[in-house]
Amino acid sequence: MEKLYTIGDAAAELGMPASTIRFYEKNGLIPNQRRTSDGRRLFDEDDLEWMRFVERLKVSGMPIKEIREYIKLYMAGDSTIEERRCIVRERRAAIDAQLEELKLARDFIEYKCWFYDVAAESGTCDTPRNMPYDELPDNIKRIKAKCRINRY
Amino acid sequence: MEKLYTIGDAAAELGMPASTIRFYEKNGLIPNQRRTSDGRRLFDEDDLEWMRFVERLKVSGMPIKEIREYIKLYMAGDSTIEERRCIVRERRAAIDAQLEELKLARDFIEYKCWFYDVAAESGTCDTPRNMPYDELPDNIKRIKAKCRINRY
DNA sequence: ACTTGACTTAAAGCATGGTTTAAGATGGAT
DNA sequence: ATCCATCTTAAACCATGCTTTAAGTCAAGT
Repeated sequence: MEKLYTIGDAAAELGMPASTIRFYEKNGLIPNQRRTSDGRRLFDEDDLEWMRFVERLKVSGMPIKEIREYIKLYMAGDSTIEERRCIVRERRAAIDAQLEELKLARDFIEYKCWFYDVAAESGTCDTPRNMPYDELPDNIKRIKAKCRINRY
Repeated sequence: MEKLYTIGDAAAELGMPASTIRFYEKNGLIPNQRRTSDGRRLFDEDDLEWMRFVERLKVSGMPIKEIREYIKLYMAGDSTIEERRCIVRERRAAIDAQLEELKLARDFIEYKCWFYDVAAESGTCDTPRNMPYDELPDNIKRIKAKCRINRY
């Protein structure tokens, strides 16, 4: 009753090329991979869920090496719970740091968007560049202070 | 009166190795780089501000090639305002997409943190795995629904 | 029987973003 | 005077994360 996927199906399902899935398996990112009798890979729903998890870890900036390490711990069973707990907590902290950095970058770019809106309207970058502080929109005041933007 | 920095000072100020700054300059990421008479690089506050801007662009995922392209437009003057406006808007959209992705990853990891907290306390992953839906904490309910988490 | 398409492998290739090396110039301190 | 730190360059090197290639297997359809 369990639905099974070939590598092509899985690739379509996950939105990644089949070559990437092979690469992941070769690098130990997929535990207990099943095969047909003639050697073709088979994926079930749990495998797909696992790979979505791996994608999250990658988005969080975790290198493949460490993901493999995590998987080894996972396969070793309940004796490695503490280690895995430690890893996911570190990952959470890493994501939080990334989020902070990205929000700052967003503010910076938001300022640039404003800058070029004003520049486009007046035809020159001098207009936003020389605009007196108290004529700035509130969000731009805030950003300029926070991001140490002076000249540009 | 203007404070000037050697490459070493600039590197310390920006928190990156001098080799990276050289690499950036070689790749056209620093406009109008000054030199001493004997060929050493000199940086002023504006240069540092510019490089902080470049760092933001990099954090936002912008490849070096495109940053260089932007700088060329910048150096071409006011006639390229529209193009630059377009670029920063695209960058803002890219950051927003990244933020969404990262928040989703954070939720996922948050679930794992909860999972291993419970597993650690009871000594086995079966406890969080088999916990009935209505015994889950509210934030975990929400995450499990949003992230399509089933087995793990 | 034969073609087609989807799969298999190992190995090589590639894009990105730096980092390191080697050889040399310069300037200030002892 | 010479030593040391700091700078210069071009070129080689490296790590990461895939992607492509080449050669082959297999099952199903015509």
